[in-house]
Amino acid sequence: MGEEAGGYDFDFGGGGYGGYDGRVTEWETGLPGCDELTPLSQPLVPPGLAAAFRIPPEPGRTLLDVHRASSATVSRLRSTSSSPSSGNGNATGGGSFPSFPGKGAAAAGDDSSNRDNNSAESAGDKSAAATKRARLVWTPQLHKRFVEVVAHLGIKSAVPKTIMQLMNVEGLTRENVASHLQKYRLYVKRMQGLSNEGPSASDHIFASTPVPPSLREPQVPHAAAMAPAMYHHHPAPMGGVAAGHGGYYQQQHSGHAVYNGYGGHGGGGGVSSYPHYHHGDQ
DNA sequence: ATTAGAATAT
DNA sequence: TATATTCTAA
Repeated sequence: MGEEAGGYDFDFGGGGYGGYDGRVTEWETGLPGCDELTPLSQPLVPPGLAAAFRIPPEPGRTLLDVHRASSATVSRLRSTSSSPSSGNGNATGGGSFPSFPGKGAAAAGDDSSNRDNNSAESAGDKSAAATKRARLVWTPQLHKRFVEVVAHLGIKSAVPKTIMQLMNVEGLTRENVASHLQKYRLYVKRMQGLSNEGPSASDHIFASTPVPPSLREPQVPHAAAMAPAMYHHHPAPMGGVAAGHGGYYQQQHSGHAVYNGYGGHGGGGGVSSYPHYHHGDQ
């Protein structure tokens, strides 16, 4: 099923990058297409109907909420059924959540990551005693995910915490994202100056994923398009996808509907990616 | 109290 | 250079 439908589709399989890793097409036959699926962020009972039956309206769920919920589920699963010694099935498909030190070489297609985690730390250990984390390495896969999220958030709301949550990569911290974001913004700015193509060689990682059009400029609205604003205003509180980017409330017909990382992608489930870390010193 | 963002440190 | 950490202001 074509996930990369429009321009930027969240390819949140996380694993889909390489192409087909362990994808069993038989499992997919007869399943609805991605664009026929209703996003999780959308209430099952339409608001009108809900009102008619006095059903308390479901609180608006943003993509963010959905992701939070799924993370919660995953971590609950992890703590409940954690069978540490036996190693977690770190399947090729990537749908695995090896606990922390899961260094099991991540396999092919999925983006893999490893962290060096010095002291053995079980998943539930909250007494993190200032153990220094290994340096995160921004792989192209990780960066791609980052860019997708930033693009979908729009410049306004693309702030570290939100980005981090949406990326939903285990072990990724807000600081990691903040630092990367700082550099990325610089990169984007530097490149608009040189409107001509030409990611310089130094920009390894940033050049690995093209900067989405929505981020390329402050997206200054056309004066012409803006002028008649006094006539109608859009009552749409959050409905539509604003010009360049914007709402993550997805309209079914408008492009991407599948946001959750679960779908039947061969790749990893929503949470299956781990950042790469770099063995450090100290 | 939190956290975004710039500045600075490694 | 890439990422982390610190600092200041929202």
